[in-house]
Amino acid sequence: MIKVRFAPSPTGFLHIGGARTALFNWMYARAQKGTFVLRIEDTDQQRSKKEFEEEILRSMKWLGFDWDELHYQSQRFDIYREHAHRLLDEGKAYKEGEAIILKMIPDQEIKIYDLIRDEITFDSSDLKDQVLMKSDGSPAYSFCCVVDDALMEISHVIRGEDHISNTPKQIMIYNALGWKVPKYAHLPLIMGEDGSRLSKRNGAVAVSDYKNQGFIAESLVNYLMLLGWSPGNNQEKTTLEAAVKKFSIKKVNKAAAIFSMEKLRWLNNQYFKEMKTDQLIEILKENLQERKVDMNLVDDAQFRELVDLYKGRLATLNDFYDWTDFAFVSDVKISDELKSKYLAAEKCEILKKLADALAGVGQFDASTAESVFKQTVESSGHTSKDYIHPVRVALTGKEVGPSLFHIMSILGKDKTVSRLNHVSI
RNA sequence: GACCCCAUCGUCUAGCCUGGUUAGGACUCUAGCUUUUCAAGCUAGCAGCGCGGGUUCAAAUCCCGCUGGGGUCGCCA
Repeated sequence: MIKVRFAPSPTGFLHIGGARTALFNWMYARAQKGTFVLRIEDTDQQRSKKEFEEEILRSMKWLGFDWDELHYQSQRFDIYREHAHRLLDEGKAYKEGEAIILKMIPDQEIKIYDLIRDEITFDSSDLKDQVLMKSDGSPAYSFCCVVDDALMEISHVIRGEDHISNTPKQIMIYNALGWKVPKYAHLPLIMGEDGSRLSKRNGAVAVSDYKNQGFIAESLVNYLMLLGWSPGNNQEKTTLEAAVKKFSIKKVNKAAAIFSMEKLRWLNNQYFKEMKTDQLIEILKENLQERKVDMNLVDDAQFRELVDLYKGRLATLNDFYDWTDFAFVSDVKISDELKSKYLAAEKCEILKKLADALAGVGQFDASTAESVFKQTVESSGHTSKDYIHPVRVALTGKEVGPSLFHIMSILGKDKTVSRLNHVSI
């Protein structure tokens, strides 16, 4: 029976490396029809915070990693104490003040069986005696880790590569307790863009940061699984369900991977493009609500048109409002820079003519807007090309964007006409 | 420094186990097409087996060394 665990410490938010460790544990459990345990390692009373714990659980749910069991180490202090005292009684550990410390036995060859790296060998002579219980009566990390993994019958310990050197110490603890050592899989680390350790300096680290930036869980999870693993067949975009079917821990890479925000953005955009408009509308509205955007000036039909028009260029959900903010307000703000670049007096005159012409139109849609635009501009002796940009700036406050005439249509006759009329400098 | 891990385009990777590929895909980048701009899309292109020794008819693939990168060395987890 396969049983794995993800064991975060609530001394900070769930970070991207932790999320990947959780993902591989979760995929392994689901692929093997095993059990996935979530264990909160809150032994450090000072640094552990309830808000971090809640955030970790929230992020786990958001990512779609459901767990079968949930444990808190803070509720298991009696168990750790009991086993530490047993080792004391057996003479395998000694006291130093109030602390209980395990004696290391020298000259032992310690072999770790790692699913990803095969055998790793250590010499116990290189190890220092290990603190089991600290002077303040709380258990030390390696000790509770071993006690819990053994008692919870964890079959495979899947964790980051940074734990490789903890493993021989923990094996000495297993041996002292007379317990069976689990199998291991040490995942390669995720590095920042500059090749150094992932930190706030070289990008977002918390899963919640990615959510706040407008990444969706599906693409973040998809991207994370690509770091150190491949679904095969040159496939990259995949679902968790499909990935689980193909997942093999032995196929996980050994080398550290650099996190590429650029590729994540690309993947996120792929998800938007293939998403049903209704679903995208729903999550975009949620996003706008979170950002406290007033949506009263845009009705459902307009919103849908905006989504269809802009979804191709969204790397994140947040991009949507950055592109379409002009539609949610009664008047656009146009920077002085764009005004002087596109809205000189003679341009504004034509824009006013265009406004008048558009005002007289009965059926206001993209194709009539386009023909009126061309007629007006060309009859004044100008080319369409010269006026596309000024009009776009007048209507949206931006110099780039999708089809101008569709924007007019979404904005509606009144707003289009009034914005063209009020651009005078 | 000691111990340990690792090494295919700039980046993520397939191939390595079970030697024989024009070393494949993706992101980025470049060019062209498309286009009212940008983005997207389509097409084409640039770019890689860290180095040195073996083993072998044949090495990205197996072995050794070197170099380079990373991790750990807390009564933090």
